[in-house]
Amino acid sequence: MESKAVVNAIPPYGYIIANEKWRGSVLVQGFKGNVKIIFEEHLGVVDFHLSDKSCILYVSESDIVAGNAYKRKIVRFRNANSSLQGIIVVEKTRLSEQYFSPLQKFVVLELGLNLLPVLNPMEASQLIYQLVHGESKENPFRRKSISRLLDPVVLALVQQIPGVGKVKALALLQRYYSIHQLSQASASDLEPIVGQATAQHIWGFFHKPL
DNA sequence: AATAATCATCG
DNA sequence: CGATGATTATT
Repeated sequence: MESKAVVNAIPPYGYIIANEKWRGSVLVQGFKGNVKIIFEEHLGVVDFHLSDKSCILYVSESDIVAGNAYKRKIVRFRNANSSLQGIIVVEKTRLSEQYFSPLQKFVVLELGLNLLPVLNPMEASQLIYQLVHGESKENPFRRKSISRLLDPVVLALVQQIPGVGKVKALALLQRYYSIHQLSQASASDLEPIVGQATAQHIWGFFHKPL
């Protein structure tokens, strides 16, 4: 909100509005190249705003390992930015690996946000930089660059559903561009794509209690 | 309903 | 990758 005036003053190429708390961090130092970085105090729970109208929440290794506090943060992040493309960047390391699946289910399935795993802040830096920089050059690439990065993750998750392997996962993603959309589909919607039995399995996966 | 083709899953 | 059991399509 307070950053609107700042945003409008920015040239038309890619920019990143970073939460003040990241100033001087390894992650921000990695934004080398043709990207404008602005530091903003009042970003709330958001860590980065990107010029393609997406915003990022960064979940570090220690955030995850510490416990479930990050869930509240993610929910606030989601509610505060429903009009923007919400992306959670999470450190998936040797230490945090075991917590990744629950987080993935929570973020992607329950909240409908995008999840990008990275190994460390440096990798996150490159990733975010590419999201912004790729978008600034030519618009048609923007969706692609995002979905290219997302596809492997989404695909892997869809294949966790019983009865869904490589072929059916791909077939599903032709019609449903995100897990969130897929989760909204009814069994009868799914049936022409994967058949009756698997359609039931998929619906059950999303709607049946744990 | 029976068979053939396709797919998921597991070692 | 190949075998096997399950699901889907074809007739």
